[in-house]
Amino acid sequence: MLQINYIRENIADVKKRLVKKHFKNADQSVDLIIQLDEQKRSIQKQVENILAEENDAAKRIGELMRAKNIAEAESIKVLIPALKDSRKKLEEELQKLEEELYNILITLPNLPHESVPEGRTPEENVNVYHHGEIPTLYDGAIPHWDIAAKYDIIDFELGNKIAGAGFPVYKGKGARLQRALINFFLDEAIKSGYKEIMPPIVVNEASGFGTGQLPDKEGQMYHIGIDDLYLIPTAEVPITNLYRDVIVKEEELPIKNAGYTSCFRREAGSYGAHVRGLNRLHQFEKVEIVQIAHPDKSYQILDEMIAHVKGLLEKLELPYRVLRLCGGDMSFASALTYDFETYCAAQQKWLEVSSTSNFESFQANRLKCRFKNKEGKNQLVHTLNGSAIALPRIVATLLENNQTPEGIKMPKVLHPYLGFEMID
RNA sequence: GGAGAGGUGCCUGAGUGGCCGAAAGGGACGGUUUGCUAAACCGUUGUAUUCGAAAGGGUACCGAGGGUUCGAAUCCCUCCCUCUCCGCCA
Repeated sequence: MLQINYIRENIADVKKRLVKKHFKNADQSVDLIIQLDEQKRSIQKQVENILAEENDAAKRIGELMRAKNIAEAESIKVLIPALKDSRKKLEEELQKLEEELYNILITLPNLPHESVPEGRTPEENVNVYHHGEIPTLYDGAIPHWDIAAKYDIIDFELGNKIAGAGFPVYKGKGARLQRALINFFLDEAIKSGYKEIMPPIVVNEASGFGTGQLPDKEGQMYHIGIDDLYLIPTAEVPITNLYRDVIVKEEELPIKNAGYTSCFRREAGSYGAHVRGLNRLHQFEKVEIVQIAHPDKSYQILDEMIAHVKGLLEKLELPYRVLRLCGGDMSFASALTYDFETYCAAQQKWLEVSSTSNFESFQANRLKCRFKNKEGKNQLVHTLNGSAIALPRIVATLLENNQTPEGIKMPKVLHPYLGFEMID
């Protein structure tokens, strides 16, 4: 959520940046916010003045009662109903204004960083880095869903039977590969200074709100109605919410946490070839890195997180590229996002395996996560997170790119984790 | 699932109608003392919002929301949450 103070003082800038993010009606929304905010503050002032009078009267009555001066106390008492009456009316109006203001305010997305490219669609994302060669496969190379069946390592049919589409069953070396990747990613995160967190994989509504999934993406999360809990779509939600309503010490920043969790996404509206095999699932495994940062340092930290993810992909020997997302393709809460895509050689497609973002103070404002700055004032922190990394598309790429007539070769770095070198 | 207890500031914990934004202790921070450490002593120590150049002032907040009252942390109602015991279970 954007801070009203910032909007008030930077009207033109806010409008311009909302337009860059392709937010509809940026002009009207901001104008309305400013107008509602002015009305609200004016009425609030009136209400508070009346309250001050009432408080003062009550105090005097108390003093008079103690002095047994009943008559004078009573004479003040009769003045109060009129004050109360006019206050009640103003308060109703105030409440309406506050609600209206809030309802518009939470629909505003975060403002894009100045380095965010103009653009509306994924095609307009800017390729900022690439690494590795696109492999040439032998004749008879097949997509990963066929490989999965051939070696009996991932069973989509069985998943259908016991849960539904998008919930695959990993078997044998397929399951061991999952475990190996999780451990590898966690160990690498720890080496980079992250503290490992194992959070709950369900969260309450307040947490969903804190990181921006609610109310915006209500339909994208699985909801457990009987207990009113949500299955997490990413570990970002519980791990960032650890700091909800917390005032951290400035010298503790940056706070670096990482965690592995299963992630659950309803993916309502997805269908067709995009969802074939591991390309898009309802449940998948992911290691997430999360940082709580000083506002002055957050972009430097974003770069550090980018470097961490690059390192992972390079150790896995995967060809990848890094995209800076354009204004129209960024998520609601993000100020700057880099997507990582690996090249999946049999499908001949780039697949997103990580998304790493700086949310600046957008989430922090919802979370009320602050630190006491040098002037002794509480100031919102910046929050950042990145996938490091989500497993399914990494597995898809490994299977497709490393296939040989003899079997699937595993990258060296995973050998100690796997206990084998080849899926055959 | 059954029964009970409770939600107060960074923590413990007092507070049953006005003098309570809130005792006391602890912690933290600053100072005095000290060769250093410790101890002792003194002081400071909530958030939000608004007015103000500042000093300072107003308003709200004792789980949430309503109500009674001139006045509510305190009384009443509703909801939420936590804890303990019993049962069941990993």
